[in-house]
Amino acid sequence: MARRSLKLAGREIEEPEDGDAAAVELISLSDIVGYALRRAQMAVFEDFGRRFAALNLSPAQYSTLATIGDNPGRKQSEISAALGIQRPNFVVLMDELERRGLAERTRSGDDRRSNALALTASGVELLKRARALQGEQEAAVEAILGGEERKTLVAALRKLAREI
Amino acid sequence: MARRSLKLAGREIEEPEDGDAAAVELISLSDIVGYALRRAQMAVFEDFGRRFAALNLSPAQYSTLATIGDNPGRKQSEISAALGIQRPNFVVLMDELERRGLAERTRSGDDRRSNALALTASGVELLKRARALQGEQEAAVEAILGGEERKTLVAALRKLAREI
DNA sequence: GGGATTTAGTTATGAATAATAACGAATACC
DNA sequence: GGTATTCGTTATTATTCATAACTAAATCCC
Repeated sequence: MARRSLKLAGREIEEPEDGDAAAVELISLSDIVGYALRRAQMAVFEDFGRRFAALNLSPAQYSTLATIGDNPGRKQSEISAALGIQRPNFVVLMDELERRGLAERTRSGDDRRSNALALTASGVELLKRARALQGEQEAAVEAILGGEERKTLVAALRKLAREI
Repeated sequence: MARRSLKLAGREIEEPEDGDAAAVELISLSDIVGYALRRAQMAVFEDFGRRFAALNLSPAQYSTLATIGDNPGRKQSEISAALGIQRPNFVVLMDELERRGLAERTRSGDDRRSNALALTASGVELLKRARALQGEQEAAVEAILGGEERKTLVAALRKLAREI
């Protein structure tokens, strides 16, 4: 049977048949780095959400705990800047970590404007468990891409973030 | 001079010296795909924002115009599903594109619940200019990574988004 | 044929994330 | 010593994303 034609926006176009129904094509987007980045990030963060549901940690909270763990005693503004989080938003993030007893702010001795950040004992312990979960996600990625290409991917992403 | 020690969260740690000030280390995050993805996506979207400022198009608006252009006459829900955008959110996105005269909804003949989407003439024209800008961003990425690795990156991202 | 179910688009609303302005306290500058 | 700057904070707004519920139309199915 003939395709039905449809007048849209002043132009005649072919109306898609039923057989096409499942196949909306993203041809213009399929080769675009920005779009592929967004879809991949959404998928990986959803996976993160499932894995970390038991620990009740968001990606931002995990990255904060890990960075404080790597750099104990650093100023709040140094940690937030390293993570690319705006200072006002980092305040509420720290409020929550402190409320949960995972991290602490201490008024710094040599500059009493600033807070030195550190993990509490239970923060250290939670971070350990979180690192294990994170390792599982990394292993899952490696199972999909292979170890070599996973490394290549991370390197490319870092270069892109740095240089664009 | 000796390092000053600082008592934080019940443990003695070395207080970072001034020389360390610029060097908060993200060692725990530096090899994590999810974190690298996020930073790269932020950077690429910021670059997108600068390039598309004159056209006043967000990434979501651009991807919508491009997908309607590739699939004229398709149902609103088909386009939104293909883009991974929730239906309620897609409604306001389309409201704005329609308000600006770039796209149109037409009540479909064979199913009068659904909207068939199409670009207007000025939508087609704007999309053409947008594609040119997008091409420039892609060229910028290629200048950083090289053509081969850009292709590899997109392929890895798509695979990851699909399989994780 | 007609009532129950499902689907498409919409509205309203809420949660989460991110960006900006402005303030007090402490420090640095000169 | 007075001005300017920095750190953390509050308040506020914008943006993005997710959920529930409604209407109109189509489908199911007996």
